[in-house]
Amino acid sequence: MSELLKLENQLCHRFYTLSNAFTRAYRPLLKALDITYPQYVTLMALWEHDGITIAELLDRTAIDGGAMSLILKKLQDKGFLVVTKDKADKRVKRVQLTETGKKKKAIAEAVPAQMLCKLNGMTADESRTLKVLLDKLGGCFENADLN
Amino acid sequence: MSELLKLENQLCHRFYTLSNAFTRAYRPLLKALDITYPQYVTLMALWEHDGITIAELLDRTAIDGGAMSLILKKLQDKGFLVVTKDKADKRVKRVQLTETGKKKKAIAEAVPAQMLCKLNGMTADESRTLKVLLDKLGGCFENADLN
DNA sequence: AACAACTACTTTGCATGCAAAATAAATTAT
DNA sequence: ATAATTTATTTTGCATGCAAAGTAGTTGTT
Repeated sequence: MSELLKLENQLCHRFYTLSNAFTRAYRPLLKALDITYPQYVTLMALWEHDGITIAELLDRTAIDGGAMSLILKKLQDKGFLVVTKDKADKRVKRVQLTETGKKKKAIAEAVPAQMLCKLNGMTADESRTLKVLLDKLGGCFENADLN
Repeated sequence: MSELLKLENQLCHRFYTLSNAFTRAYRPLLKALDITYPQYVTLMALWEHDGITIAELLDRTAIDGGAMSLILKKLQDKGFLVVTKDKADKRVKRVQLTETGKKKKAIAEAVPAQMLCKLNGMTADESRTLKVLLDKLGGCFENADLN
C-alpha cells in the first residue's frame, strides 16, 4: 500500500476540492449581480484597471483565452462593459467598463465580507500564512512551466 | 480604491489559479496512462479502495456526480474498471478495477515523484504546513455549507 | 398492501478550462 | 517591398463542474 498514491497525501486534490468549494460558495453571493465566478474575477480586474487589453486581462486573471472570449461577450450582453478595437494596433482589443459596470462595483463591495464570514474558522494570521505559502507554490509552477 | 476587491487580496483567486495550474501540470505526466486529472483522482480512490460504491467514490473524490457518470464510462471503455449492480440493493452500483486497471497502478506510482520534482521550490516543511492550513480551510467550508 | 418519502444514479443545459487550429494584423528577414 | 514569422484574439472539440430534473429501486407509513 504505497503512501504515494493515497488521495489524502495529494496536495493537488486539496486544491481541486477547495477551488471548487470556493466557486460553489461564491455562487449564491454573486447571484445578486447575475454573474459567475470567472466573470466576477474578470470584473475585479477591470474595476482595478479599466480599459486594459484582453491580453493584459488574461495575464491578470489567469483565465483561459478561449473562455475569456465568451465571458466578455456575456458581460457585454449584460451591459457591464464594451470591447473596442485599439486604433493604433488593430489586433488589440480593449475592454471598457460601462457606467452600469462601474456602478456594480458598489454592490460587489459586499461580497468579500460575506465570503470571509463563511470562513470565520480561519484566523487572520492563518490566512496570511496561507497566502504566503500559496504564492510561493504559484512561483514553483511558473518555473516548472519552463520544462 | 477599496482593497477588498483587489484580485491580489483574494484567497479564492489563488485557489482558482493553483488548481488549474495543477491540472495543467499533471496533463503531460498522465499522458502515459491516457487519462485526465479527474480520472486519475478516481483511479487513486479505487487503488486504495477497490469495489466501493459510486456514492462512496463521490464522497472520497469530491467529484461531481454527473461528471462521475461520464468518467466511469470512459474508464470502463479504456478497460480500467467495470461497474456492476449491487445484488442486495439494485439502486447501488459498485466499481471494480480490472486486472489492467490494477496493473496501471505500477505506472502511476511514478507520477507523484515527477510532480514533486516540479515543485522543488517548496520545502517539505512548508508543504506540511500548507496541508494543515488547507485542511482547516476545507473544514470551514463544510460548516459553511449549512447556511 | 398501497402510497408517500427517500436514495442512488443518470441526464440535461449551461459555463468554463485546455490544447490546437484558424484569423487577422503587425513585425522581421531577405 | 514581399515573404516568413510573430502576436492578439477567436473558434473548435473534448472533458469536466454545477444545479436541477428525471429514473429506478427502497423504505417508512398508515
